[in-house]
Amino acid sequence: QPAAAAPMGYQQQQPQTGDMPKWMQTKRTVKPPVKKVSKIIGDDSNRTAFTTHQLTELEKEFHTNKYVNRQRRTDIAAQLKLNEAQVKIWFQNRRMKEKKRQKEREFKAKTTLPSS
Amino acid sequence: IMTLKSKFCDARRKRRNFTKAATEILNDYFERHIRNPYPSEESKEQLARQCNISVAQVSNWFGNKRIRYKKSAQKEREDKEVNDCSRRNDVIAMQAAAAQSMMMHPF
DNA sequence: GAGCTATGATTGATCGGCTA
DNA sequence: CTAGCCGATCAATCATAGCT
Repeated sequence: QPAAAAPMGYQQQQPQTGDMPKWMQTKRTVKPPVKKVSKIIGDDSNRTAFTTHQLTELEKEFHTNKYVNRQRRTDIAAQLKLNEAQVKIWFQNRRMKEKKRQKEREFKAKTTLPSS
Repeated sequence: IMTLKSKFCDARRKRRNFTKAATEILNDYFERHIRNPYPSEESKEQLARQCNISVAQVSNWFGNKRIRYKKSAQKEREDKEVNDCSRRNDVIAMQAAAAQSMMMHPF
């Protein structure tokens, strides 16, 4: 384990063209560089595809509480067979999603109405 | 495969391509800021108004653009690498042929 | 109308900054 | 100091648009 540098998921270097803007650099690798031929056995694909059931339950929980406390998170994770981190992130993303919708409405109202 | 998804989740995915004018505005901004194609929230709102699309759509556009532009550039580089390799191999093959020729016909 | 590429949208997960 | 949150972004993928 490269304990120190590289924030995990970051491409170590990009020995390519010198005048390439930083943003062109590969920022994240869905599968940490090391170990390349491990597909044959364990499909440790990073991005987990939640099942409809899991999403439905999470959505139900979200409707009840926008935030999850330690205990409930552990409970939900167990019920849906997900990591607590995944549950935490899901709620985080879900909140951002809702906020985005709300913000969208505000902007639309601000741009559409003042047409007089 | 698409059994459980589009059913109800994404009925909103009725995409409509942006107008030519809108795309031109976005591409223009992107090109003019190729060194750092990350418009501020304010710039996004301005672009959104100019293109008559939502801020979220502007964000989506830039997100997709950056990734695809980068991917395209990478592919171009590796293709070039393959071509160079092929060229080198051709040269090697030619040299080999020449050597062979020399072996067969010393003069 | 199939086949293919272009493109807008969605989303699990990551990054960096901030704070309780 | 640390874990959770926010805001922005990434990267892969979905589903459709549009051209051949």
